[in-house]
Amino acid sequence: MTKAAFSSRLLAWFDRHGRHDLPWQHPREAYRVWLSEIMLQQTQVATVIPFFERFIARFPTVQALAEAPADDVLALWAGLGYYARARNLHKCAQLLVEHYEGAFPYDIDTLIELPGIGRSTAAAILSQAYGERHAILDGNVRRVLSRYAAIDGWPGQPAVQKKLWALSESLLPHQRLADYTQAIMDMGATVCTSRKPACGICPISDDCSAKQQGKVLDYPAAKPKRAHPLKREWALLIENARGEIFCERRPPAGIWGGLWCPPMLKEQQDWLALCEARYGFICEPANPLAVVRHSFTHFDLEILPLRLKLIGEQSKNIREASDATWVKITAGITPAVGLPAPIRKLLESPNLSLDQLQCPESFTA
DNA sequence: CATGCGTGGTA
DNA sequence: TTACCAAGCAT
Repeated sequence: MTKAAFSSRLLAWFDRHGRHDLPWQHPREAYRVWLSEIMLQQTQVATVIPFFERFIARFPTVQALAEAPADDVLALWAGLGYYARARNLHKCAQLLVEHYEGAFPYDIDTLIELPGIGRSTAAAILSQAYGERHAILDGNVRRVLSRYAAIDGWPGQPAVQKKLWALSESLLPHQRLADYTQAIMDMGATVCTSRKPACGICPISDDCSAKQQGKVLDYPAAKPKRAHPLKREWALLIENARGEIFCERRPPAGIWGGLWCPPMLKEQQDWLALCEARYGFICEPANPLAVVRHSFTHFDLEILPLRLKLIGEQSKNIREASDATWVKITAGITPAVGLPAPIRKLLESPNLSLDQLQCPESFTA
């Protein structure tokens, strides 16, 4: 198959079977494309859509986003994960307003300089928003091309990555770049899927090397396995008379950077004494909640929730600094500050039945 | 350049 | 239940 045939078959397939109703396609303008591309990094379309809709409604323009408080941005991002994306997005919006009058530079090397925008995202923005001729290499394209050309080796390896980029560049058409970029991603996402590829309806299966060898599922090569450590932390859920939970802002780097969280402690200790020493809170233990297990990409976290109630009316004297606040969860309502997904679930749990379970072990220190 | 960084779905 | 997978980038 010629290179021209590759793209024309993909485009013909896209016209009939591609996705044409994604929220960022109407209108397909740079701000919306950029926002969608950042949200879609390591994240699937179905997950992104509701976040995208809420985000666009709250921040309709680059200017609106640039002017927003960082906490508002993170609050709307909460639950989507990889929070550095939100911090970079916000920073990027401010740089665009400051240096580019709120528009996106056309030059790909300039675009890549901006925070959160790498080679693939820059190419996606330029091709989708402006029809510029740039190749992308996301997970879908990686899968399609590694099968198409039977490229061995894990795509995380630089040498493999290099081959895939070269192939992606070489297959670019000269027309309909926005549609082509969407087409190859759609084909990867809906036909050339990871576990159940539908080769029978694939527009390029005739010339797919992996298919010819009967080894479609062998490509792309799997990532080398690594150990998956288990960490355990105690979450201090300090509740005041209004049923609110004490939360602090997490440091910008590391897991859940910039989000808000109840105090998390790695060691078992005298929680009541700690509360008084660190925060000036006089507490008593309340019924504990069930242990929560949360799985990250590179480790598992076991959260041991420890409920403490403030005694009497201390709310007036309570520290209310810029890095500490009280959070009340109301079902279905986005909290004002960003909470990590498992913490939000924890605070949403119908938690107050006293006979729920026994976990006195947590209090024995 | 190898590693850190989330979460929800699926088998 | 566990394991794996899914629209990358920053450092």
